[in-house]
Amino acid sequence: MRQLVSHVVSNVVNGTPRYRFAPSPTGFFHVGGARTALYNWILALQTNGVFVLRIEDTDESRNEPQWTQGIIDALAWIGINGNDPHFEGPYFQSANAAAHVAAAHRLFESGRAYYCDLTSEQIQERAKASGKPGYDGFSRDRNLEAGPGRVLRFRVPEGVTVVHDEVRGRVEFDNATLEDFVLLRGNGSPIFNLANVVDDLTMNITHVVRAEEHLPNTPKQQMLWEALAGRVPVWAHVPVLVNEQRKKLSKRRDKVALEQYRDEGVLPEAMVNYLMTLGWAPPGDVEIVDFATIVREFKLSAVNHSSAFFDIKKLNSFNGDYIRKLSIDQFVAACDPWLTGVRTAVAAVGDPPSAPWPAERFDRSVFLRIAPHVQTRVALLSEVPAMVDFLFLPDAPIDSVAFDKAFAAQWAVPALRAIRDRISVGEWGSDALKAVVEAVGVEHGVKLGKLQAPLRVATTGRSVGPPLFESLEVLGRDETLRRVDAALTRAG
RNA sequence: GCCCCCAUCGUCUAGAGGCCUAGGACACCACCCUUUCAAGGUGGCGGCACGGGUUCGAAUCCCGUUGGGGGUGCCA
Repeated sequence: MRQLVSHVVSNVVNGTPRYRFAPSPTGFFHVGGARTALYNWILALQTNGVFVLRIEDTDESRNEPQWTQGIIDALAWIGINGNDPHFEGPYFQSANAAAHVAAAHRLFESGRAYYCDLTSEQIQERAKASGKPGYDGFSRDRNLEAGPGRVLRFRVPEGVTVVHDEVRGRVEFDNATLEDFVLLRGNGSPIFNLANVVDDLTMNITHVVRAEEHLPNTPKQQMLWEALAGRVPVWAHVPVLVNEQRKKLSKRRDKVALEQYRDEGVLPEAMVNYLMTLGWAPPGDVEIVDFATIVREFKLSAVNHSSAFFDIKKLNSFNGDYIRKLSIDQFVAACDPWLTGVRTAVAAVGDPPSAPWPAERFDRSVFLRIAPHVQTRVALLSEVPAMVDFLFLPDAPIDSVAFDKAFAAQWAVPALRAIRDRISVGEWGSDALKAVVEAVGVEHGVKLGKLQAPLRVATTGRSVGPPLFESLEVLGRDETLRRVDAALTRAG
């Protein structure tokens, strides 16, 4: 269901739309935050506007400075680069504290706000006694001056506050349901709603595009905009991302860290593309589209109204598609951190991925030969090492279950022995190897598909992997024979 | 409790009153291809939450119900 927004009040100052992304540095960078950032970034690119990054670091109890760098790195990873001319910031909310307080004082001077000396406990008691929840405006007309322990509250006027939202249309709030909210704490420090609005004003923000969870804050903020600046921004509240229980994605409960997906080998292009299909779809029957197409086609008014499940399976599928679209050189380069244990991408927060083999045994030219066969077999770059480890480990770790199964048949040992004898001489190459195994198969009455199993487990340790003969060609004759002999011994 | 938002296959979505016998993608199943596993190809399964209106005609507009979610802090 889509409601068309009847009209959009132009709020653009000096012709340049200014968007903003305002995360708080309280943990790893959230995929939901990434999507919100992307929306703002794309809109800024579309309109030749500005994307302002503001770190909302005023909750001292939860902030950790290291998360700020994490945010910047994560944004860079998804293509929101601090060096881009459309990017502005980062600004720190804490640096603007004086302005927040000054604005609050102006509100007090003009009579739009008043002080109150009630404690939280007293407010609760009054609410309980009256049967109405929340603050009842007890100090509205008591004309209290500022003082220790006294909070400054906004005097919410009578009437209704109408929010015009770019994705939702018109949303109406009865001011009677909005209590006189706090602007300044008892210790004089500003509260989020105030700081947020003052910062947006200071930074000349024209468009506030953020997650839906902020919609209930919006009437309060809009009143503040009106009281402080006489204008309101263009609002847009995009649906939240949820888990399979349909609950808002949470850092505690769900796998939401962008860094984690990056470390598993999700390509940033795939992540960006996938994130953008949550709540929106490119025109036509395709969803794998390049960023230029997204920038060209994205429209806030086309964003869905309902929350979207962040489906890792589909993300992986997108990633597989993106991996397969890479040229072989790009693929090899992308694999590098997982192969060498050396991080080459944007600064890491966690440990770099480590390869399962000793660094000195890794040979990029060997990997390059097998790479085309692994490229179609992985959805995540982190799956690559396990697929080629037999080439770089001194001995392939044998999967016993697979081994026993492969050698269970009567023909297994004699057939493998026959193969061993014939491949110890002659041409060494995948075609020749295949011809030998096929010939042995005919002699033993075993199809190639079955016959390759003992050979595969003997040489790679597993029953599945890249095409066998190509793998052996890369492994080399000496090593192949050595492993086959070891397996023959083991099989008794 | 109160306020707000939302409702198309299991999931993400297309859908702006007739193009809808509801389209695509992921997942799942089958088949084809095939040296395992993938990839690729073909096909299949599967949905307009419910009830009332409005209309010649409703997935689409209105109302209600139900269900989900978010918010309700001297957190952001």
